[in-house]
Amino acid sequence: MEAVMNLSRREQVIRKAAELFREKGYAASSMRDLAQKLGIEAASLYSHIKSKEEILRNLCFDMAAEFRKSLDEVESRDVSASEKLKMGIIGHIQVMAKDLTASAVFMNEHRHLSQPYLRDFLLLRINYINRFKAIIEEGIRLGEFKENIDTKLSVMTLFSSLNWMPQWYDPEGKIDSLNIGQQLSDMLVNGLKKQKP
Amino acid sequence: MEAVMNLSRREQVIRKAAELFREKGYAASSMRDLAQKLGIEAASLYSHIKSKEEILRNLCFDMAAEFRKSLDEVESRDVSASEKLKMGIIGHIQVMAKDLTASAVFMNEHRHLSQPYLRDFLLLRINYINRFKAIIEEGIRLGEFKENIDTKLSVMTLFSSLNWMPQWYDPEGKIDSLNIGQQLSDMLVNGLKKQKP
DNA sequence: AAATATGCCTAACAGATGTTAGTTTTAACG
DNA sequence: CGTTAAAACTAACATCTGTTAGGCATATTT
Repeated sequence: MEAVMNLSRREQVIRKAAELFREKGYAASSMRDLAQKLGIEAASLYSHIKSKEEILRNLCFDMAAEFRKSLDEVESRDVSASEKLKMGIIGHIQVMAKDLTASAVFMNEHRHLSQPYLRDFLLLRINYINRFKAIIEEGIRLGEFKENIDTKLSVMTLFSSLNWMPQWYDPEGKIDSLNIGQQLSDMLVNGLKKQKP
Repeated sequence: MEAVMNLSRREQVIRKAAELFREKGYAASSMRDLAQKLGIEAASLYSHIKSKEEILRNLCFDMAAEFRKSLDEVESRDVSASEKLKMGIIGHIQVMAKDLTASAVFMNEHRHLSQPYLRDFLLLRINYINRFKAIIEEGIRLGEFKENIDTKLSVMTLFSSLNWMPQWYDPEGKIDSLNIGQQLSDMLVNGLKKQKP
């Protein structure tokens, strides 16, 4: 029974850490801050985690895996480029909405990873972005999108919009995450899409 | 002559600090790091600045003033909403492009300001955002933009796109900042704009 | 030449940082 | 009840943190 219970408490620690990292940033969050949030002493944290950075690694790479999984599923579908893009966007937002706190950490704090983890993380990230870029390029090739758009700019704009959502989105508000995904993709896709003659 | 020379060396310090804050983040940047970048001792920095946070304040509020100035000029023009939005976007990007380093710090590190500066900063920011929101709402009222768009979502998407530019934009690359502004506003505005019947 | 101001130095401070070692309490199971 | 494992504790470490105090050298101004 050790592993199960261990995980449970360990994950409690990691979740609280995510909240803290989100609020104050990784570097400005001390292990004593985290311990206090959990009502224990700083040294006690090390029964559950190996180091401060291990927590960050967990948060970043777990989120990365979720994003990848979501896009895997979208890519397997046999639909138009704009449909794929829309599904990719909605999937991305759904993954974020499932854990806004971890998403914010994933986005803002990953740079505090040390090597070689940082390198690995950035490779995963560029790969993910490139898969979105490929969808846009496919859309251009098939005449679905305007042919004079800068794909790098487009995909970066897309990711900027997506990644800042955790900063302003209020899950208690009147607009739900699926709705956001739909509106956002509509806004972007219709900006990219060729006007029907 | 004191003030002029003082400013010159002082600004040298602030600029190097901006580079450091951008690379490592404010909290992870030590005064000894900064001193080393300048080839002096940490204590020597205090001949030029009062505190670490004073540097951050300078960077954040100077950028805020630049953004405000740019939008002031746009608002005074008597043009359509989409034209105003376009000019606002281009202006914002031009201000960022003038100092990408300070822009990145402005965006990512402002949260490390202490009170009451943080409060002041956030007020400036929300005010700036609301002025953009007002332009979009004007566009809706005058029938220029779709009437069923969520203005909060739109304006947040806009700012996300704008604010992440310093993260990926390469000033040495083939696409210049004015071009980015034009393409970006085209992409967004044509996504917002009502299709002509 | 004297006076002044600028920029940098060394030395030191008080407190915070991540982490370790070893021990004790708490709870579950046979 | 005794055993075992989990989770917490106290004490301490070495290092790093922002910052102050006071002094010295260089260059500019009077």
